[in-house]
Amino acid sequence: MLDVTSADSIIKFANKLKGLTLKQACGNEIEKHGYQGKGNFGQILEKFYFGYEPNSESQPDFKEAGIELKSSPLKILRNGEFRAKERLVLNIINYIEVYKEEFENSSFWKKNAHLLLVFYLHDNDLDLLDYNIRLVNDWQYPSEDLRIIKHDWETINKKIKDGKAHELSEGDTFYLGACTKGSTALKSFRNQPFNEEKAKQRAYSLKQGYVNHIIANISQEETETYGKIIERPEILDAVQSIEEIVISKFLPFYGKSAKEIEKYLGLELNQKAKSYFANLTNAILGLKLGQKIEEFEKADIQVKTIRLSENNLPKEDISFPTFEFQELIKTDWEDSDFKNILESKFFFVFYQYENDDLILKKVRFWNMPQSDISEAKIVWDKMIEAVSRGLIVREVSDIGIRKTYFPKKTENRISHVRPHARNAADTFMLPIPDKLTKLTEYTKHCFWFNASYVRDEIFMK
DNA sequence: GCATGATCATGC
DNA sequence: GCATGATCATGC
Repeated sequence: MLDVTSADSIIKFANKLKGLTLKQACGNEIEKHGYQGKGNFGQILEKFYFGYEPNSESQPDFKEAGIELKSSPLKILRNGEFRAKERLVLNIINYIEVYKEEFENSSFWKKNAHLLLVFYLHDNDLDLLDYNIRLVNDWQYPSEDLRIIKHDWETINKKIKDGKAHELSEGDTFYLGACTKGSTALKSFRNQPFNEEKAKQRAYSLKQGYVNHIIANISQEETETYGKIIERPEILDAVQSIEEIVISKFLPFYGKSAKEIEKYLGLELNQKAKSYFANLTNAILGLKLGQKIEEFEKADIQVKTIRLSENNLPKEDISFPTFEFQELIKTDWEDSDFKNILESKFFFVFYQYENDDLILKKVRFWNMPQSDISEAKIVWDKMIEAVSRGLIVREVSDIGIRKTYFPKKTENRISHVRPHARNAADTFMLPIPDKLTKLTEYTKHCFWFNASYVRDEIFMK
């Protein structure tokens, strides 16, 4: 039987969920309690399987055992591996109170030090009562992760103390993020202690990449494909943050050409490979060829290698993954892929042409200021507007090249929309046909960062 | 020389 | 076969 005061008992009881759906695990219970199709997966699990009322207390769900129950959706890759469908959202950040806390006695740590995780396979076509529960495990943070999480928590707290709660962004931190919670509506704005300006409600969350790491750990997948930057986590305690450690590894190579760096590191990389610069970056960080950077993967960091012309302008604009027109217009800004990208942490590696050599100029961790995110949202808004009105093609030239209504580079300081496809025939369906051409599908496009924005706001600053 | 449309190359 | 990161080509 379930003993709610014992961690072992709770975990054992939870483990029986594996392979079942909510309906199978507690079908009669759900009917008995008059389930109305309301509530989310987690609430139903708490109420009908574990038999307690969901609360929003500062205590963990099972307070005697110190365990916080969390459920979260999985997606499945083509190769059958599981990945997190989204970040794991934890408790709401109470701006008015947290600035008084120390990490060790914080509301975050009191509630989330020991998690019990229930991962279910999400499926758009199914009712949530029919989602299959695939992974169940408890989770406590390894000490090297905890050092980074504590540092993240302090980064968030510092921003609140500085009266900048309204400028918080997920990209500020590595594993523990401050993600928006609730709608953008006025009611989800909160007071902050050191500034009159209201701030969006946010919650602590574990980044999607970090949740992937938990999943890989639970399902005991091999970790050889990952290499750590930080071999001795205890140095994080002292003076250096992970950012400082990473940058210190690059500093000796500033002003050196890619070829010189390669030589110094005793490497013979294939210079024609598209992954040449990515390989060089990883080698500078001390990784073996083909390894992924564990800390960067956990932190969802987007690594971008930029080649600058001699006038400091990147040779190319920066592309992002293509979007599907149909998905684009049915996704809210808050849940959109583009907002997710804009709130990420980036790691830029700048090389610059000097004659025919590419010289390492500098590296930079960066994330977009909130004011710029608002400015880039205008591009997203215009795109939604165009696609949902069927305003795609503006003009077709004699030789068949089309001009579109999509947001151009000249219209916005930060971002624009351009094709990103195999060729013009590589398309996605349109939600409604194009007014001019009657086309029902159109060349794949994506959002791009303007090269001039990268120069002015990321390289030069 | 830049803006915009179009496409390539690699790896999974 | 396709996503992703990167690059090419044309016209103004």
